[in-house]
Amino acid sequence: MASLRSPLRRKLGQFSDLDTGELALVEALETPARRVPAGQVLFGEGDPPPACYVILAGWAAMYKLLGDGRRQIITFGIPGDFLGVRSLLLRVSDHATVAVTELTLSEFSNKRFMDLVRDGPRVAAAIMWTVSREEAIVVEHLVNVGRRNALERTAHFFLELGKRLEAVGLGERERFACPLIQEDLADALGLTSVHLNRVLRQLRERGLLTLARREITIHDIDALGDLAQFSSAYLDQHEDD
Amino acid sequence: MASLRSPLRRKLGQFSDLDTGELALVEALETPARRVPAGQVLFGEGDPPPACYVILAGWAAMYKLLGDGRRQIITFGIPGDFLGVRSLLLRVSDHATVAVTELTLSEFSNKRFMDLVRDGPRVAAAIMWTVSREEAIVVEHLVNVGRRNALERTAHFFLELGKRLEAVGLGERERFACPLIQEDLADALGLTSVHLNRVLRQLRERGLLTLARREITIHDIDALGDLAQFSSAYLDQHEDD
DNA sequence: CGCGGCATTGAAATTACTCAAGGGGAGTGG
DNA sequence: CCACTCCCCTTGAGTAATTTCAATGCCGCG
Repeated sequence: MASLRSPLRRKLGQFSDLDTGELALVEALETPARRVPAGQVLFGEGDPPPACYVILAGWAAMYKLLGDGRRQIITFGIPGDFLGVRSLLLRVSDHATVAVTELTLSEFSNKRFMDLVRDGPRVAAAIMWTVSREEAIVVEHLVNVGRRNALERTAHFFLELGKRLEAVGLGERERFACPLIQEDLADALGLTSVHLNRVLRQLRERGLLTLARREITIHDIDALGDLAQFSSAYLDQHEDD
Repeated sequence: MASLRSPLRRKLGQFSDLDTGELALVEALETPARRVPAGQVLFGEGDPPPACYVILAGWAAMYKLLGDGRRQIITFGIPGDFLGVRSLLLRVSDHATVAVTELTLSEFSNKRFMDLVRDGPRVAAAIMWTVSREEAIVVEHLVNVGRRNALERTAHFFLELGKRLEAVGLGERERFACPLIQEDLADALGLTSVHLNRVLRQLRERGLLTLARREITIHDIDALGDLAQFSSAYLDQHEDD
């Protein structure tokens, strides 16, 4: 396996082994184009989608608001993830996106993608795969919110996050930095932040997981996986042909 | 606007006005290829996705199961909807699909789509748009389950369903056939069927909506819309260039 | 007529939310 | 270096929403 320093290259490499030339094509996609300060709304719901981006560094949150201010976070974007692909064909974006931390983005234009299909079809396929995987994450998130209770749901969330972060080289499954505040977590998990706080305490008291100083430590990953009925099938997709 | 009898042609026509030649291309996609009896599982979670389909007639449910039998329905497929597109690039399907009623499907192969891109690019674009819209429906569903209470959630669900069915000529927004049993509804809305039953009663007693003999009647669509904070923006996407 | 699948209802238990009041820590300005 | 603030986190007590368990009703169909 060739050098896979960047999150995106790591992630695509998980799908198929890319050769040096192909990795160079990916690297070309990672020209930084835009910096977004923490807290800034990249685009709002109903805005015309400005462009697609790849996250080079930082975390984003995709969300929708109800009229009375309730917020549901659809998914978080971490390095290596794409933003705005779902909205590409829509006239207006169906969701808003905000920078959770400072973001470094690279613009991923339509043309750039078409060139990629021509010059490196295997790379293009890997990218389409990773976008499909991001959709599968949203689907599992819906299952999580609809059918797991607060404890299971929170456990599942962090197990997924750990796997995703590990896959892009930003930590280990059992220990990783997490810049999200409890309100972000609550809005993602469909809970109030007060209740989320109590759930975190319970996870800690059971010796399963600790969130402290913006860092997650999973003490007993097997027990946590059992509790959450976590199966990483939707995250593990390898090209094995 | 040319004749738009079939659900799919109606729906695509909502995105852009297709000419006679283009409509013929769509019609060619609608060659019935497969019938699936009610209750049959088309493909399970983890199965290799067999193919993509368009629903010509009948209703489908896409769902995921937890190990202990809990089920979350991701979305329902109605005539004009596509099945299995999300799974196309994945090695294994991330969800299962079952026929709620008898289904008539048309297979929508990769090759068929590529031919379409060549022969009728506007039709292909319209199809890609409608697939994006189906994703936007899943996203709104997540918001619904995560941030609306049982009453609002149920109201929202039926308002969306009415709009979707009307768009494909299968009823009116305020009155349409709905073959789903209460357990299906509950599994979609993240509720128990017992509680869903009570919610339906409350909607009925408030004079908002009645479900009887597999038919939905909305008595006060404005009040229901207010209750649910329903905004159809994510369903109304027109090409106006 | 009886069976099976679905719908309905009651009562009790549990889960999650609301409201309200501190507590801690990191930065800022005196 | 010490207040002071602003966020964010934590906890308690009471309330509301939802689930669970259990029983019964309804209706179409063989």
